Amino acid sequence: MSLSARSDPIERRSLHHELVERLRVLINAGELKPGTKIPEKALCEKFAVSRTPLREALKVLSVEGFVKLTPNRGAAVAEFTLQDLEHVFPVIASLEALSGELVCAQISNREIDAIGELHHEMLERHRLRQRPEYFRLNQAIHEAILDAAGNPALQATHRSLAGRIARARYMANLSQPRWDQAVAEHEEILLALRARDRNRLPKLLRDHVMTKFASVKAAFAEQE
Amino acid sequence: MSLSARSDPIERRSLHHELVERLRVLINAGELKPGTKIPEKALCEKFAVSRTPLREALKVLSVEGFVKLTPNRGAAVAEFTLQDLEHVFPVIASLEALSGELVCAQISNREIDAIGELHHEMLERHRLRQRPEYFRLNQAIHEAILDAAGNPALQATHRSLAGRIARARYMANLSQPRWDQAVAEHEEILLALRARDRNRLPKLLRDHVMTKFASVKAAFAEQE
DNA sequence: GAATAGTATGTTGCATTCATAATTCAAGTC
DNA sequence: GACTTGAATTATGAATGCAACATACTATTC
Repeated sequence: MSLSARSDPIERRSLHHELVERLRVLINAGELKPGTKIPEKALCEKFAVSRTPLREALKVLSVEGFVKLTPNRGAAVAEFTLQDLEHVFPVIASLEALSGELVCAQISNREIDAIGELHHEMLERHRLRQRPEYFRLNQAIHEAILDAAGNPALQATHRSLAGRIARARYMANLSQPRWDQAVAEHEEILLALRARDRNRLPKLLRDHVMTKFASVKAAFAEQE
Repeated sequence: MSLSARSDPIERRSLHHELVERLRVLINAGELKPGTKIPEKALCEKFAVSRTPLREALKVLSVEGFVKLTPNRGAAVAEFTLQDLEHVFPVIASLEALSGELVCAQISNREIDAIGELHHEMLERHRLRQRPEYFRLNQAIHEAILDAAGNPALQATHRSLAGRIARARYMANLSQPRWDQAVAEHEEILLALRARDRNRLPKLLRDHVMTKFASVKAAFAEQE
């Protein structure tokens, strides 16, 4: 057995880190609804940990924008308004535009092919009207483009903003025409990507995000 | 005395919040140098607090990218490489471009005048070769534009990224020709702002950031 | 003398405890 | 009966204590 080539290091997980991830999931899944108070004691019992790591996790989630901490009054799941979305989406759109620019400069054929495969599977899901699978693939495509842009700072920033509004994205129960439009946009995106068209791709990605925003906005307004 | 109109609420400061701010300053001022280990005990004594709030502060700073936490091995001031800067600057540039776009759509004459004043004072500082004052005003102008864009998400994202590389910005001990060029760019920016030229301003802001990056890069390379 | 095993020391992660601020609820007042 | 006031309860903020891990050092072996 080779001792010089070290195998994958054992991943160490601290409790607070684990808690951060679990709470993020709970919030995004809607299990913890926006605005609800988070009493520390309750969560401590739920996860069978003491308050110390839980409080550390809440501090982290606060920076990430998932919870809102009020001194001496504890934590609450962060709420977001339509206005918040109107602020966040254009930023995400700008970041995706940048990713489009960078991608054209350096994406490999192999990466394009991989995205192409995701794309075609997504088309199939659209044809079969399988929304959850479609969503998953849609997201995978956008992440793949971000990855191919090769800019970790961009990725991290995008991920952080996208994470915060993930809940809203799920509510967008898009209508058939909007869905069809989104798919059409993806077709164009893939064409521009294959052509490495650095004038067109950024604009397409940007517009695509704003289209998404439109459907989210509609769903959001409907909920009120 | 009016009781209905509440006066400014008393600002509550928790220890961890205070610590986050102080540590950020220490790191940005270079008092805690990149790569140095941060033993909890030492800082606890320095600030006369217990480890609990300090550890919470370190978690926050870790998310913000100022320190790097390694499980069971404690915290160290985050290092950044030239590559990191090459990733972060384009993102900041994109965000500033977006701010330029938004600003053109909604900035008031009053806000433009205020920025104009900052600009003229900055010119004076440039004429007198007063670098620290110039830097301060320069930053104030960019912040004022961000403010006028009226997008808190954009502001927060920009602030976070800018904060992380603040140390690098300070090292940019720009040469006279570069300095002159930066001032010239600011002149153009102000013109486009006054004209609310939404085609030109975003591009100018973006290029300006990238110019800044060039001088930072030069200073960075020199240090090695 | 170099390398390894074993030991001691220091640090970190988490649980617990103590102190303080917020909330609840009951008694009292108009 | 609505409003205020003050005590009791509860939750949060911070300090301390303990166990696990990492590092530094010493001793032992070859």
